[in-house]
Amino acid sequence: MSKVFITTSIPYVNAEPHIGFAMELAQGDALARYYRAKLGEDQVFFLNGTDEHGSKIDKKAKETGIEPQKFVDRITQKFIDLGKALNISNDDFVRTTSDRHKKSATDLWRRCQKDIYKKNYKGLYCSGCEEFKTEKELVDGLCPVHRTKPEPVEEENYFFALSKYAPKLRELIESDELKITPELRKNEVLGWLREGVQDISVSREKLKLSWGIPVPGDPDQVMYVWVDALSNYITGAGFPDSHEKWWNEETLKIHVVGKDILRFHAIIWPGLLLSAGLPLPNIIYAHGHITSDNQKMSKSLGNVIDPFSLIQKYGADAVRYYLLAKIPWDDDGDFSSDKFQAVYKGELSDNWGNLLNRLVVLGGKSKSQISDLKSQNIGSNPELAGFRFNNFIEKQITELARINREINETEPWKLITSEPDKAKKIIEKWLQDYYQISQELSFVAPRSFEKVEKAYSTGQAVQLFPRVEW
RNA sequence: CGCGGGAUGGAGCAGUCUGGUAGCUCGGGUGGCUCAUAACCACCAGGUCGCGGGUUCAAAUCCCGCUCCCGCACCCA
Repeated sequence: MSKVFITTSIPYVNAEPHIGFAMELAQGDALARYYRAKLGEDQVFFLNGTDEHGSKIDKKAKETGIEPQKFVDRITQKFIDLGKALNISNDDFVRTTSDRHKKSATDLWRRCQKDIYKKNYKGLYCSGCEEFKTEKELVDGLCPVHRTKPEPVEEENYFFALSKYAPKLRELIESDELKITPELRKNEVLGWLREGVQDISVSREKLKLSWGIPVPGDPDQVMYVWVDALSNYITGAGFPDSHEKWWNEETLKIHVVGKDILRFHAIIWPGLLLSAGLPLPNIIYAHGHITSDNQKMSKSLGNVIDPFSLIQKYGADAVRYYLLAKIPWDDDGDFSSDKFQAVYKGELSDNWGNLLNRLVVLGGKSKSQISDLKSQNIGSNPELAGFRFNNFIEKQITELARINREINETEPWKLITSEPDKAKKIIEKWLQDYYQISQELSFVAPRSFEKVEKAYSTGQAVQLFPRVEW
């Protein structure tokens, strides 16, 4: 494997960032940091971005009386801020309203032209919302907002011949050439493919969707979300002028997405790429969702978790750690204040943090050269490479517990006076092991690892995870 | 309807493929240690493994039936 290209999905900026997207960022970032450590800094590219077009945003902006661009600028800034607050090491950030992206999406459209045709689109249109509604959105056949019956409206749109690629996609996914993980999701996608794939509408009349990228050669039509948003991944790679460096057959290309948007990433996106004659991603990893106190997060329930306040109180590392360690990698997981605090105290403060001080002090007393005990070997890591973040962290925690147990059994504080040479040797081994473990955990909690490094350099104890009052 | 996933001590999970005295983390209790962020270590309590049948010397694990929960196309990480 030569290079690795990792993306998170691009969140729609009609609402502020929440904890679920923070998890996706943390996952992508842990992968990026791991592969950088293993393959070298310049061998890895980690991409983030935002999805900024669409009638929903246009409408919301109008309601608040500001220009759509100003509106998306404001929310996008919050996503950028979240990345910074979480200490995310992304190499680039693609906004779908940027010029380079418009160019990229337009070019992708052109490359897919042979599979794009005009057809009547029938949909249920609510004139109050000024947008098409899906059957699912309706409540008793009425628009939930306006309590009116949406009109069946027909308009001419462009369609993409997705159905044509269904057999090929099935083949690629079955063989793992396009790997969908976890297995459960792969089966789900294969199930969808078996049920049959329809051609998809990829444009809207400009009158109904003005906030978007114009269809090349047809000023009356605007691209619908598929081509517009999904193409951000190749925009980030440099499409259409210089993407070959990253978007090629040799690079391991990984999309980290939520299970809710797996369908688009596993079927529509590869379909577009096949049509355009571009390489396909290698792996699509779909994570689950986070519930808050075992309930779906919703504004009306008031149980939405704000990542910013959490980070402010406990630090980015603790939040990243919880999201990667305690939300199952392949399923939904729960967040609650109690659980978070238990993990913060039990695993971070009492184990990883406290053990550092135990060892640094013992190292000092045994006259060990602590700064020389930094082991440096990042090997292959099947857990991380396989997105099993929980297992990966659990392994490290088990190792920390092992050292704690050995310390109790060995009683080095007695050995230091009775058998100083033996004590020094044992303590140095622990210090080496501890450094190794911390280095592995640095992918999850980079700032804490920096503190460990500092403690080793100076020989001074440091509070990795200070007690927090709650 | 159908398809897929799940149901294991108070909580969260592993074990099910390849049957053989039910395991881990947290929480609770008792004791130990004193190097450390009142941290660490040991031990103990606690489970009819969703329900009912069947196969077997032996079933959480295999087979049949049932109950309940969750997800399934353009809203959502």
